[in-house]
Amino acid sequence: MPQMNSAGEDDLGASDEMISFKDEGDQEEKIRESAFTERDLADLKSSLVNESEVSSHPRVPESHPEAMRRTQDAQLVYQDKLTDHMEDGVKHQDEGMYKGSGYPSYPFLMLSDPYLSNGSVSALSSKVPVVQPSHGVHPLIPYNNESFSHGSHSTHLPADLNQKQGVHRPAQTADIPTFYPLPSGGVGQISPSVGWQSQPVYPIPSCGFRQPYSATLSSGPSYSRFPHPLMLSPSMHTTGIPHPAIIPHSGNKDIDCYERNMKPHSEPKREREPKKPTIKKPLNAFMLYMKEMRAKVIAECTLKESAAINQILGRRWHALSREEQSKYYELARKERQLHMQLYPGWSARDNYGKRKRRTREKHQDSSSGGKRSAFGTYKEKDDVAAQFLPMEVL
DNA sequence: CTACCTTTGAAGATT
DNA sequence: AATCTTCAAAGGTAG
Repeated sequence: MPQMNSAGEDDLGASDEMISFKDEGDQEEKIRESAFTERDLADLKSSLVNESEVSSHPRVPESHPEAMRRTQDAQLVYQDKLTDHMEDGVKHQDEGMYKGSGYPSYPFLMLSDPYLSNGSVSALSSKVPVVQPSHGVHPLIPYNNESFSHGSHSTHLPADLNQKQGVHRPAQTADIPTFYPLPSGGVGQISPSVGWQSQPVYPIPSCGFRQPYSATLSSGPSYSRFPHPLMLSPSMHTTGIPHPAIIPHSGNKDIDCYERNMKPHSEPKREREPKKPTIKKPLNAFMLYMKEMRAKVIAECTLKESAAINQILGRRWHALSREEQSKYYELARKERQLHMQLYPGWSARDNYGKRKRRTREKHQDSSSGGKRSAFGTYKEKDDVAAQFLPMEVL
């Protein structure tokens, strides 16, 4: 179990996180209290790209008090975790701040309360097409309608979420193989629950269940790109439901998804291309956050452009309290853990080059100055945005 | 049709 | 060891 050891610190985004908190600095606390939407909207409307705090306000070094505070707090949060990561990375997840909030390991048993709580979805109800949190909602994330984007507490969910099942239990070989096309060698290590747990995490883009964004998406059971294996037709899981991280590789990432499995009726002409599937990277904390919050932001801002949404999300991310962020870091840690278990031999490098990246050039251009700036061709826009920034953002 | 944009974080690659 | 690069999501946009 590589990297389990360092997961604790690592999860808190030690390096980058600390840096990123810098730009927010003192205002963070204030910002956190207030609603972002108005300002976000205003910002975005004045300029699509006015969030360039990063570019115009280079990230402050880690000496910043806020960063230090976060780090220290984070350490507190994970202090007991750190003690036993070697043994069991998630053993204590139902403790401390995670108590109750639990990460419903979506699996068999926990097809997530989120869904069940709604009353309309049963974990074993195969009539539900595909029950997965829409974008937005990561099954591992405490499914709280109020979310915790604005400082609201969300840490208390039905106690039933105790997720011992989500814990890695190396010994079980069980039936995983029947559910996931797992790489040889890794199968035997994965417990069914683990497999399920990770399942929803890897969304299935545009698989036909997508629904328009709406504010309700985040509260109701969102059906869309996250098919829960259990929800699929009985025949499917036995044929080896691909892990959501596995994307058939044929060029179009959106179309390819798992539609062959999920939408047998559609795309009749599409030939089955026996190309080896792509196992995608596990989502990091911020990605998980984005998935959960995107729909909400879109609903609030009536924006759909992801680039703009992501800017807002990026700012909100910084404004999150440490506890709130910690949840996502923890989720991300679990994701990585699960991913490792499911795909022992997988490496991020495997996907290198799958995107044709011209961005590389841009990064090289901009990398000379700041840490990260992908504006590239949008430089003009960025410059314009810079005019709004000083007062708007700060 | 497809890369890009935009965000943060993780991890691989490079220096 | 430090720095750089790539890729995760996502949906509008531009070429």
